[in-house]
Order: sequence, then structure tokens, then C-alpha cells
Amino acid sequence: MAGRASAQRGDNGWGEWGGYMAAKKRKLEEQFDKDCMNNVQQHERKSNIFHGISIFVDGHTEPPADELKKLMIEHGGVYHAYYSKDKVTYFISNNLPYAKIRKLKPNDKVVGSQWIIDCIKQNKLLPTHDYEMYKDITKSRGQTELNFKRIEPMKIITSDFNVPNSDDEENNSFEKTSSSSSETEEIQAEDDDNLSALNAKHPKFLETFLKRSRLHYLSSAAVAKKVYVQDLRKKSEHRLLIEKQREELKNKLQRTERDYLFKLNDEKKDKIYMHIDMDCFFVSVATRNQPELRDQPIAITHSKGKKSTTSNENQFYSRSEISSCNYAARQYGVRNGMYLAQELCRNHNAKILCLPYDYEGFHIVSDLFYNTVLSYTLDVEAVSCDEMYVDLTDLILYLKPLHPLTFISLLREEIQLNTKCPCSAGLASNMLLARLATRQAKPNGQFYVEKGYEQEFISKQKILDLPGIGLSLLDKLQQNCSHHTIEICKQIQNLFSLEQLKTILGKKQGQTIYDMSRGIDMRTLSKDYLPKSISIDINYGIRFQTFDELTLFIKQLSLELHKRLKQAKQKGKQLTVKIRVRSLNAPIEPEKFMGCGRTDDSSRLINLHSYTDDVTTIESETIKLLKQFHFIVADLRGVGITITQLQSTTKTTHGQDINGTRTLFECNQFRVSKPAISIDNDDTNQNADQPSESSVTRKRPIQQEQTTTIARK
DNA sequence: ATCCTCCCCTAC
DNA sequence: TAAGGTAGGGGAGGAT
Ligand SMILES: Nc1ccn([C@H]2C[C@H](O)[C@@H](COP(=O)(O)OP(=O)(O)OP(=O)(O)O)O2)c(=O)n1
Ligand SMILES: [Mg+2]
Ligand SMILES: [Mg+2]
Repeated sequence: MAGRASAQRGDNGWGEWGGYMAAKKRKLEEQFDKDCMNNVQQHERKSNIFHGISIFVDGHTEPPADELKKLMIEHGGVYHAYYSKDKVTYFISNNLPYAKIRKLKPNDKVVGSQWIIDCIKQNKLLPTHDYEMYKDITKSRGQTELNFKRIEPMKIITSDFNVPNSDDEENNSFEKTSSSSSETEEIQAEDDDNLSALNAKHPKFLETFLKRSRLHYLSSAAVAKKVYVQDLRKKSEHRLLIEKQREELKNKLQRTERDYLFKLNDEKKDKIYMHIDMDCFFVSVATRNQPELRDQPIAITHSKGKKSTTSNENQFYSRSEISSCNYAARQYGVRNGMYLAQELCRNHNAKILCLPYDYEGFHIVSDLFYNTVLSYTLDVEAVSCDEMYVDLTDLILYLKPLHPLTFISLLREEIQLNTKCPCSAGLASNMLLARLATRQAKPNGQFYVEKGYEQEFISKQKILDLPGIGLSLLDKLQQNCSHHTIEICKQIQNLFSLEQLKTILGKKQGQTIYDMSRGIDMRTLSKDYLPKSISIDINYGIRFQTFDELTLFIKQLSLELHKRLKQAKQKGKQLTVKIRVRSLNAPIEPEKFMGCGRTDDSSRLINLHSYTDDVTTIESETIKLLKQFHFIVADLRGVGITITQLQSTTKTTHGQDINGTRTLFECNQFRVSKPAISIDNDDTNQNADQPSESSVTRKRPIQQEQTTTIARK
């Protein structure tokens, strides 16, 4: 019964949220990084107001962590570089990332940094009550805002969303689309708070949300690119194009000495990989026709961020995420994925320019980027819309004598020319090192980790930069090594044996980290893309009062999922439903407008009778599973449906391309040209998938409790 | 041992 | 206001 009643644990199991050092990660390039640890400087003691108090600073704060550390020490407190449940009294953070808020445990107290400032100012220990950030906030939004304002570093002016400056980009859609199609009576209005009702109860919500979600864009675009590369491999014409391109390049090559000297690639199995990634992709695209803007800090956000035409202290409270920011902005510590809020509040980057999403542009540029690379080789593994791995071995052999740096220099030039956007690339003998090389190369650069320098290179790489290693895994390591601050690969090499790593992280992950920290990576490009799951998840705007409302939404999700299965030409035999329910002690409304806040998650799967992509099956099975959870409908904050155990509907040998290739123009809402390809319709085929009632569900006695999930008051 | 379910984590 | 999606690796621990 492992999972089941998980409603309670949720984040639990996470035990210690420990040293997460998100700060570390963020501070990557910030001067005040250094060792926040025992930087035992002799701070002058000024008071003792913080006696007995210890803090752990997480994320970006104003003033920055080392300043807070100094203040704490000067006033009798203790500063911990790593979180330790027993020792730390308070977290200090002004904007924890969403992922971490969800991990907070009931007893964790997160306090805004202003608390420290105010305490010092008044020279006494103030109650933290008004500075606590992620605690129950009874209800009203107003209160939420108030609460927040308190802790804002410099009393920000909240107003200023001033009048809806209408137009301004294309703010079309549902504004008026009232029409209230069918079922739901009047969506609009009603509802306690007149929050303009833009939540999942609105019939247009799903469509609107997906159209605007950058994360949905990223996911669907990545899949589309994988499919695109895959399909291109099957086209013989393309091989001819590649040949032509290579010859052309060969002819115009101006070889220099290094090209002739570059031998390597013996007939051994020496490989040379390239990892290539567009620089601050969204920003570069958005400014590709106004490159002169690029010198100033820029971010891509939904919030109009305040153009600060008027001198005034702009900015307000904004939980809008910065999707991408350029390098000028990064100078100030701004990072992708941050909330706009704190950043703008800081005087120095008060004039950060916020630009809207240009999905069509992303699409176009992404295609140009891919097509440019693909015109030279098909040894490509798509990673995302702005990033890929390339096995250059064959190409370099073909063009020899040629130094790979010469090639990627030309390639990047061509990409720049085609897209008007910069990119960076890394070269190395394996994928891991190539990827790390890219990081080093950015922005607008290239870097080759050459043969004799691999150990030196990997030794000094940040552990967090290793692909697949995030805050959680790093923390597990840190917990097992209290004396040192674990930061670079060299330390893993020296401080942990393979066995230790396996014990701490598990068999596979232990081995992987062991290898990676030594620069070892035996992976090869995956050239065969086979989807393993297709799903839809919505964890935003989920606010229902009744199960019927939820049912209506599930209907929409099912239809969307059905379309995705159709488009991917897949059917699945297993269906998983995942829900996110507001944590008991989490505020009704989280900091982020319509966000899901801190939740407890659970999932449940069912084995279907046959491979299916049928809407009604999906819908009914989902509802069935949903009823097996026990939750208060009003507390639901997220739902997801995943189909797994996929099987392609094409006869493998039979012609795939229905209407011309599924070119790069993938997912519905992001298609650029290409009129609709009609994804829906046709349900005619397939072996009847009745709502597979009994569902093989195997054993599982499933305590058939009160299946309902009533919205109780 | 190995499989299965229910997570958790990471990445873009 | 805000648009916190999703695929895939893998671990824990019970079932087989
Ligand atoms: N938390 C994130 C991370 C990324 N993205 C989007 C915007 C990015 O432009 C794009 C590509 O991600 P990258 O990690 O490649 O970041 P950038 O291209 O923006 O910057 P870099 O120059 O570091 O590659 O994905 C996002 O929306 N949210
Ligand atoms: Mg990039
Ligand atoms: Mg990228």
C-alpha cells in the first residue's frame, strides 16, 4: 500500500530539504559566491538581538546572502550555509522557486529578509509573523498581497498595473468569447472573488492556457524536433542535400595550419561530439530584428514588466516567471525561471526590458537552427527547440583535413546569418564533456575540451552543472559530507568511493555520478526516437467547487490527450491519473496567481484492455480513477493524465506520412504556416475499446472505500 | 531476483 | 495578476 494514502506525506519523504543551496546555483556567476560557509571573518559585534536565532538563506535575497550573514553575526545570530533541520530556526528567502515551496514542510518557517533588516533597525527581535511567506493566509487575495508587500525589500508600489493599456501585443482571445458554449451555464462572474474567472472552469481555459504556456511550448517543441530529425533520416533526398552541402563547404574552405595538424580520429573508435545551444534563445529571437536592444537587460515574461517610461520606481509584486533573460540581465543575477518580482525591485536592474513571448518566432528560428545543422549531418540528437547533440566524427573525417573548431566556427556563423541569433557550441570526445564545454563557451562562443585536458577540465566543473544532477542529488551528497562544501567534480572524485555513491544515491545514479565526475560518459547518440508516454498535465488555474466542474474539465483534457495520441500515431495500454491537492497547511491561494501552491501529489494507474487512443475511454477511465482518490474538490490544484505502454498505429512498414511529412510543424497551437492538419476526427478505426470496465487491473484489492470525492464545505 | 506501482527528480 | 508542461530515468518497497 505504499502510495495510496499519500495525501499526507506528499513532500514528506523528502525528509530533509537540506542544503539545497539553490543560492549556490543562482550565484554561479555572482561575485559574492565564495564560500558562504565559515568565512570566519571577524565581524564586529554590534548587538545580540539574534541570540539563539539561526538562519539559512535560500535563493536570491536583498541584501544578498553574504550581507545577511554579516548582519546575523554582527547581531549575535548564526548563519548556516546549509540547511539542517535541527539547527536552523528560519529560512530567509524572498522568492523561493516554485519547486521548493512545494517541498516545504509544515514546520519550516520562511521569512523575508526584511525581517532581519527591520529587527536591526529597531534593535530588537521582532515577531516574524508578518514576515512569514508561505504560511496560511486565510484567504483573501488582498491579504496575500499585503503580507507580501511587507517583506518586499523596498516598499514597492503595487499599483501601477495601471490602466489596461489595451492593445500592446496581441491580447486577443477569450476576453469576449463569452458565448459560453453548451454545457456550463454562465461561466462568467459569480464566484466569490470576481477574479475575472480565468480558471479551469472557464470553457476556454485549456485552450488559452496551452497557447500561452511556455513550458507546454518547450515540451511539445522538443518532441516535434525529435520526430523531425527522425523523419528526415528516412528521406533519401536529404542525404543528397547533405552531400552537396559538404562539397560546397569543402570548396570554400580556407584551411589553416591547425586543420592540417588535426589528426586524431584514428581508425580507432575516437569520437568527436558537438553540443550546440542557442544563446538566451527566447530573448535572442524576440530581438532578432532589433539587435541594438541587446545591450540592455532583457527578459521574456508574460507580465508587461513596466516599461518605466516614467522615471518612477517601477515594479510591483510579480510572480510572473522570467522564461529567458539575456546576458546583460544575468550580470545582475537574473536567471531563467526566476520571478520577475525581486529582480525588478532592485534598483540596478530596474530598467530591465520585458518583452512578450514570440512563439511564432521561436518556431521559425528553431527550424532554421535545426535545418542549418541538419544540412551537414543527420547524426543529430534533438534535445530541445534550441539545443542538440551532434556526432561530428563522420563529418570531420569526410572533410579532412579539418579541425573541428574550424567547422563549428563556420557552422555557427551560418546559423547566425540564417537566424540573426547567436549560439554557442562545445566539442569533446563524449557527450557529457561537449555539453559542459558549451556552458563554458557561452555566450556566443565555442570551446573544445581537447584530448589531454579532459581531466583538468572535468575536475573543476560544478557538480550542479552535471546534466541530471540537481539540488536534490547534490544535497544527498552534501548530507554525507558535513566537513566540506561539496561543489566541484574533483571533490566527488576525492571524497566518495563508488560504493558510497551507490549507497547514497542508489545503484544506477551512484555509478552515473561516479563516472560523470571523472568525465566518463559512454552514451552514444540515440538515433531512434520512440515515445514512451504521452500525457497532459495542468497544474495552473485549477479551481473547482463541484465534481461536475471537474468532470467537464476532464472531458477537455481527454480530448486533448486523444488528439496528441492521434498526432503521434500512438495508442497506449496503460493510463495514469495524477492529482495535486492543496497541502493541509498551505494557503488557499498561493503567492502566484492561480498557481497550485504547495500540494500533496498522488497518482494511480490502470491497465486497459487494449491499446487505445479513444476519447471516451480515456475520459471514463480517468474519472473512474479520480473517484478512487479522496480529496476535497475545492482543494484540487492540478490534474494530469498519462498514457503509457505505447504502440505505434502505423504498420511500421506502412507509409507513415499521411498529409505530407509531419514536418517541423507540430503541435496544434504552435504551427506556423501549414493550415490545420485536422487532427481530430476519425475515430472510426481501432479495435473496439469499450470502456474496458473491469480493466485488467490485476489484483489489487483496492479497498473500495467511499469512492466519492465530495466537495465538502 | 524481478516486477510493479507510486512516487521523485531533472531538464528544457 | 498569470498562464507552474511534460518526457524520461530511476529509486523504494511491496508483490510475485
Ligand atoms: N526555466 C526555463 C528555462 C528555459 N526556458 C526556455 C527559455 C529559453 O530561452 C529556452 C532555452 O533554454 P536554455 O536552457 O537553453 O536557456 P537560454 O537559451 O535562454 O540561455 P542559454 O544561453 O544559457 O542557453 O527555454 C524556460 O522557459 N524556462
Ligand atoms: Mg539556450
Ligand atoms: Mg537549451
